[in-house]
Amino acid sequence: MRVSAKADYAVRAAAELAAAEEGPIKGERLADAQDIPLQVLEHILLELKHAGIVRARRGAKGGYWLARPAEEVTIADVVRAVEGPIAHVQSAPPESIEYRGNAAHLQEVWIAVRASLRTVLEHVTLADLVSGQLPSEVESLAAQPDAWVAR
Amino acid sequence: MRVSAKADYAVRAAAELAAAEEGPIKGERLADAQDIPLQVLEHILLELKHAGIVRARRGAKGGYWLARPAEEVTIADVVRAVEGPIAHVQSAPPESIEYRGNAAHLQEVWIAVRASLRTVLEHVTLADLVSGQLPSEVESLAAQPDAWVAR
DNA sequence: GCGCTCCTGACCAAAAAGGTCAGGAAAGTC
DNA sequence: GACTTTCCTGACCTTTTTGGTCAGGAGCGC
Repeated sequence: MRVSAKADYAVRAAAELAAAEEGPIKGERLADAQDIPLQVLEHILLELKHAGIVRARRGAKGGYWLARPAEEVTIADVVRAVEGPIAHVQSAPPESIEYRGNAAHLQEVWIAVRASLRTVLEHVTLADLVSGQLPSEVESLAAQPDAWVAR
Repeated sequence: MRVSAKADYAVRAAAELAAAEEGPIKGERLADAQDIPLQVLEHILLELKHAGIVRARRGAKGGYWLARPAEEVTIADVVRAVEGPIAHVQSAPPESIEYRGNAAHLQEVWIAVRASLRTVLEHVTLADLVSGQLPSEVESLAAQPDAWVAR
């Protein structure tokens, strides 16, 4: 249940692209802005490109930009592009697992876990992230003082 | 963002203990009931014991049982015992991370992610799991047909 | 043609995941 | 007290993942 460096990097780079006023942004500038090793970032951007989230052009004046408007790209899109499906259990999607005995209802719990992750990740767009105007459900989750303490 | 085999095993074994009518249950019986490799399960039960979730006795008539009533042990307790903190980002708790530039608000998003996981994992007890009577918030997440389809 | 920037695969070390092996230590039974 | 049962623990193993580096090729613009 952890967020990998790769996913974190990918979202941060996407946020920078979402905020870009004009023209392609060089990988190096993204790496500097977010303190990400350039060569790592290049691999990530390549995956984002293969997933259809960003576009790129080489050469002078080249760089990366979002393939779609920032309002239409969610954090879930970005995370899935680099990490694969969200909330798999033992590398299988929760809807495909059958539990026995007294754990029979565990499937519903993992489904609920995935659904709750989705309510956050699929509802926050890159535009929301850049502006800081998160959707109200997400805002209210983050607003609870409890949410900020470790357990 | 995936659930490891270990966490899945731990919750399933805990569910079996929660359902036990009386006396200590042997590791072997738990392993059989949930189809878990015995030696793997023994390591997991040891961790659960160190976390104060189960107790154990050796010898004939020995076995494992819950240290507290099943109504007072949440799935979050069990998962944390074997996987460590929920929803860490790059191995650090989200409240300790500072983001720069256009990713500044990403911290709030990860906080919200953790909070949403907690609303599920900290509210479902082992007793709920065994009976199938999940808390209403969790039930309604799992009841959405959408929640059952992959993306 | 030349410099710039993306593109790609190979490679690497360290850690985690998932599991097995082997032996020791307590609790009960005869 | 010997013996059996069951938990306890560390060592070990293989495979995959993670996080990162290196080196060279391919397209774009001037």
